[in-house]
Amino acid sequence: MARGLPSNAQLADQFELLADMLELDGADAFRLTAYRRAATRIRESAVPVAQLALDGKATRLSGIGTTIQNKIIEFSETGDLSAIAKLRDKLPAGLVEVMHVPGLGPKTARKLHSELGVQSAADLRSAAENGLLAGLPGLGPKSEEKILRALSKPKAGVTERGRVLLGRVLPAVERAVEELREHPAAERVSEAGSVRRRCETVRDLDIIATASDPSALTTHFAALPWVAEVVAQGSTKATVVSHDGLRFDLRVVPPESYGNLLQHFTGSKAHNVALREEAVGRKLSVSEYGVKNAETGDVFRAADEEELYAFLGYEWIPPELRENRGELAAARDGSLPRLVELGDLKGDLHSHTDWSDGRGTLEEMVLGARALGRRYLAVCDHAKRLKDGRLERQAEEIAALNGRVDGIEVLSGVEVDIRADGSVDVADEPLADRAWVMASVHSGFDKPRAELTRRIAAAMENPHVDCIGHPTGRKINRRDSYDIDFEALLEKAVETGTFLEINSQPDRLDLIDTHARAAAEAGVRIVISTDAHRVHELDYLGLGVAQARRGWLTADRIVNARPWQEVRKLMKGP
DNA sequence: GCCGTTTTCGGCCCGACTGTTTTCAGTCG
Repeated sequence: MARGLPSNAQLADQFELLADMLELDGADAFRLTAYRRAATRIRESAVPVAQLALDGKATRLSGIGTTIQNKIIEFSETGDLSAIAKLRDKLPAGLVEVMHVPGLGPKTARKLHSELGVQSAADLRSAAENGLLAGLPGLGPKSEEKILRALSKPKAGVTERGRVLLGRVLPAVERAVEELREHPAAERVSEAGSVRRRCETVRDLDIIATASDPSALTTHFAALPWVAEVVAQGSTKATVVSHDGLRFDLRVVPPESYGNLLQHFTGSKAHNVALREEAVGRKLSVSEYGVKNAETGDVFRAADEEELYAFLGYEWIPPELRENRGELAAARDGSLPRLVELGDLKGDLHSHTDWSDGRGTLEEMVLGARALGRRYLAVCDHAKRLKDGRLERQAEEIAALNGRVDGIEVLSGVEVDIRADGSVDVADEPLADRAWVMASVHSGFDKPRAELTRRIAAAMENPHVDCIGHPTGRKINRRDSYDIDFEALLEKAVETGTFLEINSQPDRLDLIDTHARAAAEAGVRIVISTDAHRVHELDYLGLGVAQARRGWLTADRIVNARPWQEVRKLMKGP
C-alpha cells in the first residue's frame, strides 16, 4: 500500500468543501448533489479510495465517475484541488461557516456577503449585533434574533454532541414501545428512525403508532413515569424528554398509510432519496402519505411496509440495510442476504471474570450466559493478569465447573496482548492448552500504519491465535481507529484462517458495519462476542448482531452461529 | 457530475415549516 495517500475521510471532506463552495457560487444543484453523494460513498468505503482511483477503479463505486476519480487522483498527488483553489479566489473561505449557521443557507450567506461584506461567522455576529441584518430584503427582526441565538451556541450542529450510544437507548426505546402497546387505545406501535436501523449512535428516538383513539395514546405517552419534560403534545404527536435526557417523538398515524409513514420515518434519508429517484423513472411519486401515479393520479397507501416495497417492485428490506449501499438493487432482483439473527448464535467467545478485570465470578458469568441460552462461553481473561500459575489454576477451576454445571460448556479461553513486535504475551506451550485464544492490541495505538499492520499480521501468523479482538481499536466518540492497512489484514486473515471479532460493547462495535461487510466479502469469518466484564453485559450480543446485520452478514459467515464442536473444525490446525 | 427496465441526453425526491411575504424563497429533514 502506498504511503501518504489521503484517507477516505480527508477525501470526503474535500468534496464536501467543494460542494459547499460551489453552492455559494451558485452552481447547478445537481452537481452539488453529485459531489456530496460521492463524498458519502468515499467516507463509507471500507477500502482506501485514493488507491482505488490511482488504479483507475474508483469509478466502480456508484456515484463516482471519471471527473471525480480524476479529482481524487489530483488531490492524492498534489494535496490540493484546483477547483477549490479557483473558488477561493472568488469567495472568502469563511463564507462556508456562515452558510453552516443553522437557519442560514447558501443564498442568504451570499446575500450577506454582497450586501454587508460579511466574510466570516465573526463578521456575521457583529453585523447582527449592530442590527444590520433586519434591513436586508427577505430578512427581518426574527431572522436576526435567530442568527444571534445560533451563533451564541458553541459550534451548534457541527460536533457529534447529543448523539447517544445505541446500547444505551435501545432498552429505553423497547420499553417505551412496550408501554405504548399495553395501552388499550394502541393498535400498532413500532420504533422508527435511526434506532430502528440500529445505527451505532442516535439523536432522537422515533416511534410510529396507530390507535383507535390517538389523543388518548399521546396523553398516556406524555404521562409515562419516566417522562421528565413534555416538549410538545397534540392529538397525533408528542415529544417528551426522559429523566436521563433522551428525546422521544411519538407520531400517531392513520392505519391505511402506516406502511408509508413507517417507511418514511425509518429512513435513512439517502435510502429514501434513492428509492424515490427510482420511482420517478416509473412515473411514481413517493411521499410519506402514499405513492402517487403521475399519469392516473391514483394514490397507493400501504398498511404495511411489505406492501409498499412490493408495490414498488422490491423485496422488503431489513431496516439495518437502508443506507443506500446497494440494498435497493439487491431487493429488486431478489438477492438480499438473509441476515444473521440473535437466535442464530450458539455461544459467546469473549468474556472476562474477576480472575482479571471482570466484576463477575467465573460461576456467575457462566450461569448468566446459560440463562441467556448460550450453549458455550469462552472465558478470556487477560493473560497479563494470569501469571505465576494462575492460568493453569483457572483451567482447573473451569474443568471443575464444567463437571457440575449442565447446559453450557465453559471454554478455557484467554485474551493475549499483541506486543509491539507482533508476538503475544503468553508462550506457545501454555497457549496451546487453551481452547480458544483472542489476541488484541491494547497499547501503541498511535504508531504508524505499517508498524501496526505488521504487528497484527504477525499475531495472525501465530498458530494458536484464533481471533483478533476489536480489530480497529476505535471507541465511539472517544478514539479513532488505529491506522491499519485493513485490506492487507483481510488478506492475512484469509491466508492464516484467523477470525475477526465484532465486539459488542456499546462504545466499541468494532468491526464497524462497512469493515465487517468487506471482511466477509474477502472470505474472512467473523466472531460476534460481548467482551462482557459483568453478567448484564452478556446481553450485549444483540448489539453486535445489529452491527453484523448492518454489514450484510449472513449466519454462515459467523463462527459462533455454530455449535462448539463445529467451531473447532474451522479453527487453525493443532 | 452521474447515470441508464425510456434515455449516451435529459433527467435528477418530497413535503413541512419559517419568515417574509400578499404568492414565495430558503431551509430543513
